[in-house]
Amino acid sequence: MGQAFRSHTCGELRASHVGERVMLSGWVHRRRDHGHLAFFDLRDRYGITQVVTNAHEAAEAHVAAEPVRNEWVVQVEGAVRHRPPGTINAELATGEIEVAVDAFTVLNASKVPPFYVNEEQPGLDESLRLTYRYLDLRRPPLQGRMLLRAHLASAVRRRLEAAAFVEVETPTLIRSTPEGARDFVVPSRVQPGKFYALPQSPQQLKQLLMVAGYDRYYQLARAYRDEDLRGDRQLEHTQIDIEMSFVAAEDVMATVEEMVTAVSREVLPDRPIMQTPFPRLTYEEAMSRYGSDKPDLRFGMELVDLGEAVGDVDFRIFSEALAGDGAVYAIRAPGCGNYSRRQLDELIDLAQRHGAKGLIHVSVQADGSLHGPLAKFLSLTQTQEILEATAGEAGDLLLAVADPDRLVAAGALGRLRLEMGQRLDLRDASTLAYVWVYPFPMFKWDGDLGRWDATHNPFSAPLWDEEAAMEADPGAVHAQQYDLALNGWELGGGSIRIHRRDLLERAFALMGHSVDGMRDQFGALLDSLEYGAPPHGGIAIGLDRWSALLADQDNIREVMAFPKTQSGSDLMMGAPSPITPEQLAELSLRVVDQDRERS
RNA sequence: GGGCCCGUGGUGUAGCGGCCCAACAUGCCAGCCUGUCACGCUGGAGAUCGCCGGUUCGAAUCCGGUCGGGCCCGCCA
Repeated sequence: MGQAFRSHTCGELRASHVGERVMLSGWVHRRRDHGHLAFFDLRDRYGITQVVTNAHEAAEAHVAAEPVRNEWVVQVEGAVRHRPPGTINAELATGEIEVAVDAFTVLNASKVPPFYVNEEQPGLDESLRLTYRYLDLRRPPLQGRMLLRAHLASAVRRRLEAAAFVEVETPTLIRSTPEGARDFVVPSRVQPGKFYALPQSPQQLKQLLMVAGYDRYYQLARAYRDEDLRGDRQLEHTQIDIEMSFVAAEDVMATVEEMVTAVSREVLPDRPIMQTPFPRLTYEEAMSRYGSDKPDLRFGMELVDLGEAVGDVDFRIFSEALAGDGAVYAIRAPGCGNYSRRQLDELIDLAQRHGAKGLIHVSVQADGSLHGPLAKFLSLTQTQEILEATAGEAGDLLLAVADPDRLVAAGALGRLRLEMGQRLDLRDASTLAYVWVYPFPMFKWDGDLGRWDATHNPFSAPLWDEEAAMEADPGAVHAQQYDLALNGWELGGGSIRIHRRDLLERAFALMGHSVDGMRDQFGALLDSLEYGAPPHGGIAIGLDRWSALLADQDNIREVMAFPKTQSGSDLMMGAPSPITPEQLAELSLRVVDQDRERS
C-alpha cells in the first residue's frame, strides 16, 4: 500500500497485526457515538475496519472525530489491538481487531448523500442512482460486481493469451454500412457532408486481420448500436471478439468452450456448470423443444408436438394450424390445474404479446378427463393421446399454442415455458447452463422486403455439403453459425465465414444485393478474398451479459460503470446534449425542427 | 412507433374524493451516553404530494396532457 495515506487497507488487518502501529484511510461507513467513546467503521474497496476514539486515551483525536459523519473521507493512525472479550464481530473479516486511534485527520467532508451508501436499497429510484453514479459505484454491492467483471475480463485475456491469441485494436471511426442495426454516426469536419460510423462490431476488420495472417485474433471491443434499449442491451457494449484462421466450426466452438469453462471456474468456482462438453442443439431442435434459439436448459418442461394427437380433432384452430406447415405445441405445468381465471388470463396475454393468436388451456382432472374450453371437442381416445404425449397427470395444467407458422407457435409457448419455470421456481439460481445452438438456417424469408435475408451474419458460410443447394432451396440451407446461450440469454454468436469471393457473391445475390452495391459497402473485404484469404471464422461474446449472468443480475446496467437509461440518457453527464451553433457550423450541420417537420 | 407500471419530507413506503397545511420507518440536526457494530435514549427541523391544465363546493386522491424512470412489443443482420 501507499505510504503517505495508509499502511494497510481497511480489509487487511487481523489478530496477527495486534500491537502494530498502522495508518488507514477510507470512507466513514457508519459512526456509533457513545459520548466519550466513539466507533467508526472505516470502509474502502477491500473491506471495513472498526476504529475507536476515546476521550480519555486520546482526547485530541476524539475531538477531531466529533463532527465526522457518514461518507467523510478520513485518515486515522493508531495501534491495532484485540477487541475486548465478547465484542468480536464474526461478520467482519477484520472483526477480531480494532484500531485505537491517536491521530484522526479529516481528508474531506461529505454532504449528506442522496441515498444510503452504506446499505442496500432495493426500491431505490433508478434515476437517482444514475445521476449520482459515483456514489452508487461506491456501494459495496456494485463494487463487488465491478470487481467481478474486471476479474472476468482479466481471466479471459489470460486464457486467450495463453492460447496464442494476439490482441489487435481496431478503429472506432469506420465506414457506415446500412445493413443490420442503425449506425451511430460521426460527422467529418474536414470532409463536409461525410460521416464516420461507430462499429456495430469489428466484423469486417477482424476478417481482414485473418487475411493479413494474424491467425488468432482477439480484442475486448466496444460495439455501438443505435437501437432501443433493453435490460440486456445498451447503446454501447463490450464484446470479447475472437477470430481464427484454418478452423472449422468445431474448432472455434472447442476453443471458446475451453476458455469459457476455465474462466467460469476461475471466477466463480462455486457455481456449477450444468454440463460439459456443453450440450448442442440445432436451431430446429432448440425451437421445437424449448421454443427459443437461446434456451434456458436449467429446467425441462419441454415443448410437446401435439400434431399427431390432435390431427383429427374437429377444432378449427387446430385444423387451420395443421393445414400447412404449422404446428400445435403444448407444455405441461405440473400442479397448476387450479389456476384461476385471472392467472389464466395473464398467461393468455403473455402468449398474445409474443405473437400467439391465443392460448389453449386445459386442466387434468382426477378422473383423467380434461377440463377447459377445448374439452368438448375431444374424444376419449384423443384425450388419452394428449395425456400420453404430454405425460399429463391429475392436477396439471396443459398449455397449447397452435399457429400456421410453427416458429410462432413454438416461440410463444417458449415464452410461456420461461414464465412457468419462473412461477414454479424450477430454475436453479446457481447453475450455469451453457449450450451451443448450431447450425442455423442460413436465410430467412423477409416478407416485407420480399427477399431472402441472412439470419445472422451475411458473411456466414453455408454448411459445405449444402452449398450446392443454395440457389435451389435457400430456406433449407444451413449456415455454419453457432450461438452460445447461457441460462436463457444469448451470450454470443459467430460463424465460419465465406472466404471465397464467388460464394460470397452468390450469397449476396440471393439476398438481393447487386455486385456494385456490395463493392461499394464491402469493397475491401471482397477484394481481400482474392488475395489469399484463409478459411476462417470466429465469435463475439457479450462481456456485459456474461458479467451480469455471473453476478446474478437481470440488467446489464448492474455490471457497467456508467450505463445509460432506457431512453439513452446519461443522467450523470447529461448526454446527449445540444452542441453550440459554432460546433454545428464547423461540421456543416443544421438541426431540423422536429415538430415543424412533422406538421 | 406502440403497450403497461411508477413518481408523496434526503431515502423507502402509507394514504387513493372531505377525518390530510399529509402518516410510518430511516436519514438529518441538537442534547445525553465508556464497548458498540442497523448502538441506545430524549427533543427538533424537514414534503403546498414531478410539472401544467381540467372535473368538483372540495383533488396527493378522478380525468387529460407533459416530463422523468422502469418493464415489454416492434427494433436489435
